[in-house]
Amino acid sequence: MADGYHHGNLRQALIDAGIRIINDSGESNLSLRKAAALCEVSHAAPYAHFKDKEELVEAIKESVTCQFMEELTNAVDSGRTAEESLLLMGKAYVQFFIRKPDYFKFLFSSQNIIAHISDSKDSEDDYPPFLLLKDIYLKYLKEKKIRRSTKQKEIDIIKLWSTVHGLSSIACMSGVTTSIDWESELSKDLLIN
Amino acid sequence: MADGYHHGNLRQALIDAGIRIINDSGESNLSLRKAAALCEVSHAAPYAHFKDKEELVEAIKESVTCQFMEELTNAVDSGRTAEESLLLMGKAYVQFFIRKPDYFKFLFSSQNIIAHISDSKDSEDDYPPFLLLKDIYLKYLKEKKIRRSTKQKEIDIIKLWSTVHGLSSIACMSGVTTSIDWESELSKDLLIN
DNA sequence: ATGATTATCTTGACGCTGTAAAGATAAGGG
DNA sequence: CCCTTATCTTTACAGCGTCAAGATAATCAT
Repeated sequence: MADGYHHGNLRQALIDAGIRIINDSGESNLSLRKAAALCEVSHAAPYAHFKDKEELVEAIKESVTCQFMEELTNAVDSGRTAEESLLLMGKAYVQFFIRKPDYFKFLFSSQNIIAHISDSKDSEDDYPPFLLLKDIYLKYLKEKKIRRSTKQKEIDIIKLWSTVHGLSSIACMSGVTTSIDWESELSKDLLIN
Repeated sequence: MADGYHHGNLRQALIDAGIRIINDSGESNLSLRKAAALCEVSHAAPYAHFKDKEELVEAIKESVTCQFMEELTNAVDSGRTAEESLLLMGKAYVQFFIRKPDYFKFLFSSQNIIAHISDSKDSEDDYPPFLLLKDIYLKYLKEKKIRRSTKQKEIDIIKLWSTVHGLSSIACMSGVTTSIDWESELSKDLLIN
């Protein structure tokens, strides 16, 4: 297995090339052949590592989702209370996509948000950022000694996530513009009222 | 201009064909050539009406957005109070995309949500469903005699829209699943708490 | 070490795509 | 009735995803 077949590690190189292409010129310009060319490899070489273009795209999404999760967990970890962590995560969520608007369309415009990355225990719905939000929200409830029914908790979480995600959606899609400075406004009332 | 050039009304026929293709086999299967073929016309004929594939796609989005707006305004009009209209519009919004999940990805996965359909007065941000929501929410505030600062109103509207839109997002993207029956739950606390 | 097996990559080909250029046809205006 | 312009066809080209056949290099069994 080692390291240093013909290329070294073409699989990862293709993923990185794909990410570069998307950042440089958008997802519409991503092609197997261009990614292969960036790796200085023939146009059919990717088929040794991905059965499909979709499989490469999925791998890229997984990689981007990892970056995303890293920023989110960093935000959560830097909060001193659960409440603060919740707000910081919300900000980090929106900021990530404000900084990289292309990623929003790229990550959420196809079927599989799911990235079976998490070594999750059961058959939970397993989109990692969603799980993280769930986790920190439950801690928040505990911290504030708030009691809620299971169903009500689920609704609250959905509502939370919808707000943050919908906000990112607005921020990313030019066409719906507002004069609001999200970063400073988010904390006030948007998340927890 | 009349009616009955070579084809009759190829422009609209291409839009309809495009919609059919998307509903039958998803956006990824939409091509100028297939749309042309459905209209029994040569593969380059569309270029008399659209300079681009993108221009056709944009026209299709405009058409779908019209359907969408029709359902939304129907919902709004069937409410006897502004509060009821608000809830009905939220339901209609989510239901539209639950019924046609392909439309969600199609409408919101690219740059231009905007569909300069509305003969709007000024340089308002003009995504029609957003404007409709704004409108009905302001009526709701008036109805309930609630006073809010301009900025607070804007935040409230964004929050409202984010909730409804983010909810649709969850409902459409398989991968994040919940056991909640949205139709019955939406009214309880999700929108107005 | 050797020979077989497997993973990786190249080359060539196929049909589909978007799009441009050149020409045909038909509608409408002077 | 000619001229202009809108509409459509034909032909052509490069880029795409994918497949099949082969080459090459790593790995494994013996």
